[in-house]
Amino acid sequence: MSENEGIATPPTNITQTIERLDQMQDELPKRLKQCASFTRRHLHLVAVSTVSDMAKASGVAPSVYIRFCQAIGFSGYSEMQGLFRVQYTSFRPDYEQRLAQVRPDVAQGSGQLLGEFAEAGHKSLLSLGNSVANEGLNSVASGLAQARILHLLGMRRAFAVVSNMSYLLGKMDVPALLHTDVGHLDSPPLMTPDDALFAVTFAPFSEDVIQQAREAAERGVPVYGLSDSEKCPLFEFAREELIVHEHEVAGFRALNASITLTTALSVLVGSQRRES
Amino acid sequence: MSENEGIATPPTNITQTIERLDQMQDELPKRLKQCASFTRRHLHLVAVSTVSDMAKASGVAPSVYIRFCQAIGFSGYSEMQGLFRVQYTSFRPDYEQRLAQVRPDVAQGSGQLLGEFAEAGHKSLLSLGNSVANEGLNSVASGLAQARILHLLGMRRAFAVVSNMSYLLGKMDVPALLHTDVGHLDSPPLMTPDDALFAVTFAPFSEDVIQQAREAAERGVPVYGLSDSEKCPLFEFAREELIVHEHEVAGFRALNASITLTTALSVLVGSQRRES
DNA sequence: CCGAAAATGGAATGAAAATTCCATATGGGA
DNA sequence: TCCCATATGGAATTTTCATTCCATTTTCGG
Repeated sequence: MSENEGIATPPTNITQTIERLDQMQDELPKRLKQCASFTRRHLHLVAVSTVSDMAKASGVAPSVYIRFCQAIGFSGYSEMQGLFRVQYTSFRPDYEQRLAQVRPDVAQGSGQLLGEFAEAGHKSLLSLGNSVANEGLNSVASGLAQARILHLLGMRRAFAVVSNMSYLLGKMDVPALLHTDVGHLDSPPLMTPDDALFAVTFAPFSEDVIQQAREAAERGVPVYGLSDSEKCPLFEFAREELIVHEHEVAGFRALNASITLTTALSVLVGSQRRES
Repeated sequence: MSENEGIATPPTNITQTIERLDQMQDELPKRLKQCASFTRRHLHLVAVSTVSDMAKASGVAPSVYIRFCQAIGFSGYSEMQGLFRVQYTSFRPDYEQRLAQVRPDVAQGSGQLLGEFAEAGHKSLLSLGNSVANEGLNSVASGLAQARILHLLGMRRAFAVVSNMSYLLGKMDVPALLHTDVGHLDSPPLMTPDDALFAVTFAPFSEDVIQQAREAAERGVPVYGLSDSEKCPLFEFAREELIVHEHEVAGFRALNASITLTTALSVLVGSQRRES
């Protein structure tokens, strides 16, 4: 028995975990600080790695990494890993119970709801780090950077995404055209094979967007896509496609992963163009 | 040479795995087909689940699930899981070395840049939870919910924010009007004191937005604001104002906190209106 | 309806991982 | 400089997991 200086209560969600990580950063001994630092920047690895993996990557011994988990407030690595795995496994009986605690759902308190969306945002950003799609980010960026004019297409929920891109690209002097009104797009001279089209659509997919993109592709315009599902029809004709997954709260999704990905993409396009 | 009914070579990537799954679907015995069917629909679970998890979820015994993995061509579950984990990690032993270098510099590698934005996103969401402004979220929501028509105003970086709100509110049958073109706004009959204006502007503040909002306020229209600074001129005449802080990467800001806050706000407005 | 071949599930085994323990190293204060 | 408290890493232990084995059941051809 002794003074457990550590906090007794384990974090119950990702948000709390990150907070505690940041907050303890300063008061930890050297090796544990290494763990905190690495983990903070590679949260998405926890769900799919073993202690020795994380320890090695942090540059410490496995036992040290476990001590780190305990310093954070968990009973050990397994408990911490469990927290990060829940987001992938919400349907399983064992996990459903935990999930129920984390998510006393629906729009009651406002702070409550905001917290839920923030948590969902964290998760979305985590799976963004995990996504296979990211590997293609560079090649999509160079594809878009070569375009004479970059056409942006997206409706409903996706419209915010492309309008944000439009703003960023404009700020970096990349010639980009945001197609706000479907219909005036298909005037033939507007898009040429020298251009590129970046189309965004989430399930259930917008017929208009698909249609416009398909016609562009048939006309020889390189089409790149962003979606939240592999079943997206854009896949049929797009050069490359990025995929993001947004977690939802009470049936609503924010745009954290999408906006973050496309912001990074826009900056990449901007910097690649500047180099040439 | 010999007659192993199973295919000798294991799939080397996810695509191959899926193909083989689909292709074998018909020629498998009942229980194994169950495994194939469930796994096909929940591929993402493999990386973070144990055999017994997958077996239970598929409705079979663990040993059966392993036999299923072998039928696909893997040596066992571990090998199959390894394939799925690699997709998530891109995990290299020499990680911590790179890490030290990468941290300070900016827009070089693409995955790195995305990681930086994800990191900034986490921070933004954290400060969102901490911010004082959020306490006012409920009262802003009820203010907006009482409006006959909810006018949305935002330009540049803020435009994506209000257009997202416009979509969400529309989806919930809240009468909202997105002002895309400044200038046609100030036709007097368009906004009345029965309405409300939600204006978004980030530093450096858009003159147009401030001006429009001020005129609306002088005409008796309740104005609510969202900004990233307390120095925002909207403060001078807005009923209430929300504040978010977005972390930046290489001079660029994503919209994680803003989008998350306004998404929550929109849902609140929608649910409050439904109650009356 | 019978028998052989295949399929299935539970128990036994072996491997790997998480966690604890302990001897050694390190750093800060007297 | 010495001493004590704390930190650290490797070895030992325990737990969990993957895999194999085998008895039982099911299926299908005759």
